[in-house]
Amino acid sequence: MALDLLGDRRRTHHCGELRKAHTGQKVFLAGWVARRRDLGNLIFLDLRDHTGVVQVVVNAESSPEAHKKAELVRSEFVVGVEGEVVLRAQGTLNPQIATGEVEVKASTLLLLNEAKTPPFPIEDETRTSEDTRLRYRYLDLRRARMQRNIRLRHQACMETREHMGGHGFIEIETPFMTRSTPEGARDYLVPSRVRQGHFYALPQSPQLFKQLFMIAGFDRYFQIVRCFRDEDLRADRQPEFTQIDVEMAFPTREELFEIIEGLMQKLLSLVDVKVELPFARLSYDIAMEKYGSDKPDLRFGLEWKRLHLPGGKLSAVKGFQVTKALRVPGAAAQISRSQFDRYQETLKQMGAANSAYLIVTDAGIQSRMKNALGDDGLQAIVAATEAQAGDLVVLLGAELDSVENVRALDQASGWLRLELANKFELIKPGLWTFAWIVDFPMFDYDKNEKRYAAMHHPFTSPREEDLDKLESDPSSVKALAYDLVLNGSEIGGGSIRMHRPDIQKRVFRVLGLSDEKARERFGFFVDALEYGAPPHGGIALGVDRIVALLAGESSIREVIAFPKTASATDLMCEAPATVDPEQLTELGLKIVKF
RNA sequence: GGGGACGUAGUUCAGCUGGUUAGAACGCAUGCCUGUCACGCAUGAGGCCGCGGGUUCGAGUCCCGUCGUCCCCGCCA
Repeated sequence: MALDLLGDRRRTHHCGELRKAHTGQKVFLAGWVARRRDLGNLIFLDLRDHTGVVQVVVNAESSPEAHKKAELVRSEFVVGVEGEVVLRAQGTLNPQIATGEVEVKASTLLLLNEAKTPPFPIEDETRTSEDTRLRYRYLDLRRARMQRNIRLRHQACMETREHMGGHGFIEIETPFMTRSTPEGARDYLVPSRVRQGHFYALPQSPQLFKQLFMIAGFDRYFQIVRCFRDEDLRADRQPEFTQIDVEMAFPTREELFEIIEGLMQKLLSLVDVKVELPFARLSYDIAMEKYGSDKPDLRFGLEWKRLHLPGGKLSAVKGFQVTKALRVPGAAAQISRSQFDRYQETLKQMGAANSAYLIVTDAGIQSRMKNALGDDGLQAIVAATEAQAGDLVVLLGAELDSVENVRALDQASGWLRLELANKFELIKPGLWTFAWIVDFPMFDYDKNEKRYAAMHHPFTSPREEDLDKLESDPSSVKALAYDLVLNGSEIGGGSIRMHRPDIQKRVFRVLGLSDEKARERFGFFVDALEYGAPPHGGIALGVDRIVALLAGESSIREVIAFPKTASATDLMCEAPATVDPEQLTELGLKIVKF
């Protein structure tokens, strides 16, 4: 097929911007053919670019050459159109598209490129499976919805740079080729050619570098930066993801919160949402108890309550030594035995020792617990949860009042809370509910490795008042760490750091990092702390998650141009892939097959 | 690492209790058509039923394995 050259023609307009006011203007448009409607001597082309679609008319009588070419055109051909914007005749308007009052009467048609039939239609509403979309991501990205998502992401980044810059933060790049650190996620490794047997690691976050900026006197730093973690994926987790990384010297937690709240307010305004400041604050302990989650969705009620029945009545029942109760208003008629049995299965897997429910009716209380607890026992539960007729009350229990059991119980309760909220459609659209979760525990006991691990990361400062319990009772030490939660999604987390080397060393010791090991891994950093580290702290915000929420997408893959699948592969370029043996030899590597 | 769902035409799907030539819609190709906009009408092409093995006279359908996609748990400081 003979193709035309663009030459020195410039686009005068974008397709989606033409309106009645442009009538009579000579224009030159270029884009992709979304559709061709061939009526014989009259051919309509829907011409599309990222701004939208406009109808082009090609008439065999008035422009025979253009018409000849239009007969050859197919979907997704790239064409240029020279013509005049004309008002559509009465009765031929198309109110469904923004440009529907006008059309472009083509005088010249340029065939700039042909295109194979795409594997799926380039339409906003796609029913195409995700793997097909990912294999042809460049076509998927041509769809209006993906254009909108990726452009929204760009706006969010622009807004962030403006906001942070306005508060005196400067963007500084940090290395991608760095060293592996103990603790935390599995590292992606990069073998060194010039030092065989040695490896770089891709950063899980620029944590240490940003702290070094504070020591270096760069007061306020931020960076929109890629991070890498070699862990299993989820709808909201990719092996490489983007953070707004922030650190400031001489911080108060409140000052940092204000800066970030202001940023979130601006980001939400990109989708015309107004948010009220300041955000709610909630301690970790209360979040776990009431919502069973450290990222509670506060768009709806449903709060769990610890339940103690007089006389230890409940704790006499197997699996209810510790009990939480949840009242679901008006749900009595909507729960079924079989439905609850299904919940029970998962709850058991998550570590809840027992679960039950009761429904309150005008005629009385119904529950399989009636025999075990008696009427007065059930009454006591109803009284404690303030349940009314028509309400459902769910009970969840653990066997022993141990930290581990209660945590499993909390986790199960959090899962069930979300299940019930979904089932009873308690989450009203249009709500944007933020919360800061504060006072996280400093350490988490890892029962497999029989040691404490940093819950946030090993550079987080303990609360000053807990310092003397660091060695004697690590579990009770709270950290100056915080998470930012939006609609049940963790969208950020950070902490005030340790700036004193003596405390940092003590924390390393609690984590089971010997002085030698700590020196080996973090020597440069511990050294740096000794040269006048200012008090400092910061936060990292998840760009992918935030933009996904703004875009109303349930997977972050929808806001990442080239995401990976759940097994961390790229279906388009087929990474990861094998490499030439010579490449391995250069690196001093040998593949051991299992 | 564990659990669940799915895999049939280019795409989205149907295909019953195993039984003759595997269907539909959209898309695609060819022809006709001057006011369509999901154009219409006519004709037509298009299938390794993910892959491998097994059971059976016979497998898209049953069994085992494997690969891939998605979701959840573990994991993700």
